[in-house]
Amino acid sequence: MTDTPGRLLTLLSLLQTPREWPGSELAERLQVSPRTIRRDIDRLRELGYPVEATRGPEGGYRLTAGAAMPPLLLDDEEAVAIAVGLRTAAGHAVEGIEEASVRALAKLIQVLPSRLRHRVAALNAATVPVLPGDGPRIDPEDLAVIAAAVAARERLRFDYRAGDGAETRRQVEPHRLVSYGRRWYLVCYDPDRTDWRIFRVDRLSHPQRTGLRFDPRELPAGDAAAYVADKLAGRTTVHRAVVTLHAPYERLAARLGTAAGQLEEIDEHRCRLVSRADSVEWLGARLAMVGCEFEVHEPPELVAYLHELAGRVGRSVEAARGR
Amino acid sequence: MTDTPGRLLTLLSLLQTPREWPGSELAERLQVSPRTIRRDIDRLRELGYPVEATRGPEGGYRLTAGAAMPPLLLDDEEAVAIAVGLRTAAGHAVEGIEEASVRALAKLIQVLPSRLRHRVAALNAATVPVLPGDGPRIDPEDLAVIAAAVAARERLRFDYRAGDGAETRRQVEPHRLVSYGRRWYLVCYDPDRTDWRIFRVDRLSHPQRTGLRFDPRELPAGDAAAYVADKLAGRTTVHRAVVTLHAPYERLAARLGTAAGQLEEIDEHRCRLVSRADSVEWLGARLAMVGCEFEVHEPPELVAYLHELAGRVGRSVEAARGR
DNA sequence: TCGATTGCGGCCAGGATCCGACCTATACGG
DNA sequence: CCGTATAGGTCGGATCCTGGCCGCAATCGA
Repeated sequence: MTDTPGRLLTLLSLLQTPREWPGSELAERLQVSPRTIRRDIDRLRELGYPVEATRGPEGGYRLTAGAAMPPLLLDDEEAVAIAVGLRTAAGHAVEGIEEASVRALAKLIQVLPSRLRHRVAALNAATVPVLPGDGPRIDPEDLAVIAAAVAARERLRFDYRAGDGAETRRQVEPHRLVSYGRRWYLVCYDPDRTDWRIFRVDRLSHPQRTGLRFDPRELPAGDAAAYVADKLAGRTTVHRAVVTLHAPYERLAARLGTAAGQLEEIDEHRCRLVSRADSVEWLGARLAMVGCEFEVHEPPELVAYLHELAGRVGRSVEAARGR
Repeated sequence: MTDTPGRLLTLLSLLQTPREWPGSELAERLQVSPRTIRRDIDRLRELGYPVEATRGPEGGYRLTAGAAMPPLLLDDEEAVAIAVGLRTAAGHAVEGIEEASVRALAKLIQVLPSRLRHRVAALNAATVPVLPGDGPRIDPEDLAVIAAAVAARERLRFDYRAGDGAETRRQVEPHRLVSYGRRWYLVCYDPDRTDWRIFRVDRLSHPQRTGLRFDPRELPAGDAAAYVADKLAGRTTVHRAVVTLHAPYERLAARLGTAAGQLEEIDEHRCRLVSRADSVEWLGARLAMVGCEFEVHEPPELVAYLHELAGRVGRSVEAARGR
């Protein structure tokens, strides 16, 4: 069996392990002569993979960071870990990379062996929703299907539940998937209505690729993200919370991160936080988690929610405290 | 330039795109004849990558799910998304895959171009801690460094802050990284003390690979995870919460997931939940998030914490409610 | 300072392999 | 029914790959 390309792939995967491989060990492992290993290393370098070598005893080869990403060779467990990690990130765990997460997830799912797919699904079922009151959940798997259809330029079929509750079945030309204000939107051209439409992904179910290719038309507005922002301006309710937190600035900055909102120092014991989100539950949970005394100034909905939360939590311990 | 193995790698990356590639297009792109493309596809199939083909017009090749993971070819943004996703997962977002996440992260970081590394760091700084009171945070990057040292069989140097506050500088032979009870532990042999030691990763700072290789010795206890569990038995305080939740079983099951603990139905309006965690803050936050009325029976620490929480949240809205 | 170990690259010869060209079969859509 | 796509066979010639040999350079430890 003299399978050169296969050997190169194996070599690449071995070198990806964070350790050094002496040429002799690689030769034995791949059942070829050390000379061939040297030649293979040369080949990899010519292909642009930065293989570094240290000479002398205890020396060896390893793959280092270069200009471009080498192909990642993963074992089963690592692939599952990445899939699960992406599924959480594709929600709104980290702002700014939602779209890339979904693309990567689509790529991964396409080639993920089915036995691993089951493990991913099982692990995901066991995952705790991080925040309450987050509105209808979307399945990251659905997002991946949509992203794949966008990339493949295939028509997409799905059921849509409009704002007034009417259910319709649609078949559209998906153009782009946009994450905006903690929600996902699909920008697409609807051939039945002969016009561009924006669908909320959380109101869409059973997306299916049809296999029907289409020639992508040009979006009138140029950029899809701007298009969504423009169309939705004023239609989404955003809650703006203004809070005084009784804790030093450094502690809060470390605690909240930069995504929480604008944090300003009032004096050495207090800070003012302005935070925006689309649900008061989310705002409330964040505040309750900070762990210091605080005062809420706005909005009234948040005050009402926190009042209710305090009552609920207070009642939960009354019996145990013997009152 | 007739570089067969390189062409195969390129082909693999092209086929990973979620779209179909007609043989003629591939031939033109790779500067070979269509016949060679067919042969290459054959080769890939022999290597175990399931290339599927649809015949007829609009047909083409694409890579589907098979028995093994093919090498993943990622663009910059996708690589960053995966790194960020893994960093969160390597915390304790999902139980059961922490170790695999760290391994995958170590592998990724090793080959991640430096310009992307900066983006990952920047995004991570903006990440919001998901849960409060989680004790000292661990930098997933540190975990990756440790995992790399374990895989490379290199000695590891770090500063350690013992339970009594004493700071020491250590150099050890890292053996394995174990995740146990929502904490990370490093099992290693300490040559200075000539004995096996377990270090808590959250108390360890500035881990550095030394480049000094060592021959791994055999752990007396066989399995590292069992060793940690054995040594730590009784030393970690585990809080066991018993709670009655006033909501139907189905709603709670969907809300809590399976990892929350044992959930039993009392009647159609109430359930009993037994949940374990190492911090009452964590338990308390989870309960407050459920969004229904509940009663806490045990433990007293949790009752005290929730009482404090209710007071804090209640006080935060007093001014706003004009009382 | 010296020796051992490891990577680096050139050379050569034999043999396996790859490529392109040509052909036919088959499946799918219009 | 035709055009286009994949699928696969065969063949000859060019190419490339492998393994063995060599001397050289770098590095580490004794």
